[in-house]
Amino acid sequence: MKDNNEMPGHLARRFQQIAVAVFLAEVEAVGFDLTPVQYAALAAIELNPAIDQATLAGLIAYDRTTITGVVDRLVQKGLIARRASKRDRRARELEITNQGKTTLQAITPAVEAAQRTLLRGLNEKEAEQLMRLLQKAISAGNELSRAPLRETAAERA
Amino acid sequence: MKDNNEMPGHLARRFQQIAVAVFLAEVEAVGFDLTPVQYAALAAIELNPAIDQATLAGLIAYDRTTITGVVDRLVQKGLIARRASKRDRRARELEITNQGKTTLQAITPAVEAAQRTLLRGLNEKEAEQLMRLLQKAISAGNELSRAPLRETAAERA
DNA sequence: TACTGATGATCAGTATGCTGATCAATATCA
DNA sequence: TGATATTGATCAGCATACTGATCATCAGTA
Repeated sequence: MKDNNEMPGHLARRFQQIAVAVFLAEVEAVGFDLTPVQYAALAAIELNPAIDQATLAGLIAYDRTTITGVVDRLVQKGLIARRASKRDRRARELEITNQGKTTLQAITPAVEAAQRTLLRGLNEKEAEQLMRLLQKAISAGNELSRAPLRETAAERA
Repeated sequence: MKDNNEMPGHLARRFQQIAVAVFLAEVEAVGFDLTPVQYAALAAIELNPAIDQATLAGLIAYDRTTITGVVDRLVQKGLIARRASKRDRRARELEITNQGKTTLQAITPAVEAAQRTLLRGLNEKEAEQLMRLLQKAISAGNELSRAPLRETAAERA
């Protein structure tokens, strides 16, 4: 069997493992308690007012069943509000609260620091190259996971 | 806020998400039911007979509390055996079973196919480069997660 | 309009992965 | 030796992710 370091799947797992640890450490250091997943959802909701959960899931490539719990916790923390849609009674519209906006602003520097820390072993050029290659591989594999990235209705227009 | 595609943490999550989906699909296609995590543990146990759980965890960078459940499931599937160590009565020694060896051999082609599928968007040179950059970033961040990669006693000698 | 299929949300169940705790056993050092 | 610290394994609790199911609602069509 090959060395683990020759297995892209293993590297993917390790990189993600470190990414989460770094994110949580940086965010906790500025006094907040938000996971990477919760942060991504919160940021997406701010940029897309009244978004429904299914669209949100496609926007950040989450599984639709995972979104339910994530939204639950964001609501519970008072960072977003969930209300029934009038257009479609199946859907729930999500809206960021003032506290959510404040939180987002406050942790943005920590989030950016986390991204730098994650790539601290690479120089500028290497970091740029890694991002490009990851984007390319992810783009080619997008449809292989149950939670592919989807365009918003606005982007399709 | 930056586009998600400019956030290495987001890319890490997506890449890992696709890696797991591809692995499970390829392995299931040849009639087996084994997760990436279970596979890595099983392969490491075969290469390191009588390894204890803590060393195993360090070898493949798993959290020690996660290992307990993974080992449970491998034992339950009959792929490994767990017995008390005589040298250290706290430790459990792990050994692959014949069925475990057979399973490993049988799924190895599928595992290798999964690695290729994961990188199908990249050419040979790009794939090699991505692996190298990931290794470098991971190496620099190794100590930042709770479950860093550790040398085995044999490697330290 | 009635039927059929698709969609939004949720649920139960399972598997990682983590935090922090506990317990037994071992190692270390005053 | 005896006190202390460390280590191996496990546990409870929480948060992602997934599979597959259900339920309500909506959309398209015969």
